[in-house]
Amino acid sequence: MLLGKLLVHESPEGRTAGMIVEAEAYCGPFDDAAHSFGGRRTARTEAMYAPPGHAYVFRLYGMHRCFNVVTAPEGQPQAVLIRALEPVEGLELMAERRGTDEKRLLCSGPGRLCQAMGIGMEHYGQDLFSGCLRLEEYQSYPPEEICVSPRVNVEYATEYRDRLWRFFLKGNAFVSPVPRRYAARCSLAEIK
DNA sequence: TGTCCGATTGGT
DNA sequence: CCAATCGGACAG
Repeated sequence: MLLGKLLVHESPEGRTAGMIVEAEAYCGPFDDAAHSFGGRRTARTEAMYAPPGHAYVFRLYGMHRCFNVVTAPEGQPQAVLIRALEPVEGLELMAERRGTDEKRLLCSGPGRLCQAMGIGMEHYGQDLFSGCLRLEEYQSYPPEEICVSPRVNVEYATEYRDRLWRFFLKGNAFVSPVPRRYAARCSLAEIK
C-alpha cells in the first residue's frame, strides 16, 4: 500500500517531500491500459520489469513526466502511477519549481508532482530505497479511509477501462482535480 | 524514415 | 474547449 507513504527527494537544490494521497495501478501484460500491455518490452518499458521498489518514469506530451513505482516481482511489468502528493517538506522549493505559491497546485497531478519534486528521466530505473529519491514509512490508513474509482484518461483501453484501480485518501484536499465521472465509487473496505 | 499520438496541463 | 510539444511505437 503506497498511500500514506512519504516520497522524498534529496536534490542539489534542497530536500522536498510529500505524502502519497492518490495512485493508480497498471497491472501488466493483460491490462490494456498499461504500457506493458501484451508483454511490450522496449527501452521505455524496460524499468517496469525491474524488481519492486524501482522507479518507472516516462515522458508525456513531450513536456511532462510521470512517476511510477514498480510493484510486482522482477519480470512482471506492473507499476503504480503516483497521481498526487500532499506537500510535507520543502514547499518553497516546490513553489519555485512550479511557478506558483498555491499549495493545491504544487503536487496535485502526476505531471505537477514530478515538476515540484524535481523528478526527471535521470531517476528512470532507480532503486527507491537506496538513492536520492526514496520512499519512507509515514502514515497508515484503514480501508474505510481509501476511496476507489476508475482510472483517469485511459479511454483508449477497452476491457480494463472501467476497472476500479484508482485509489485516493477520503476527503484529502490534495487529490488531483478530475472530472465528475471519476468520483469515488466506494471505499476499499467495501471491495475487499 | 514517416506518421501518429499520448497514464497532462494551463490558458481561452 | 484546445493547443503545446516531442520521443516512442509501429508501419512500410
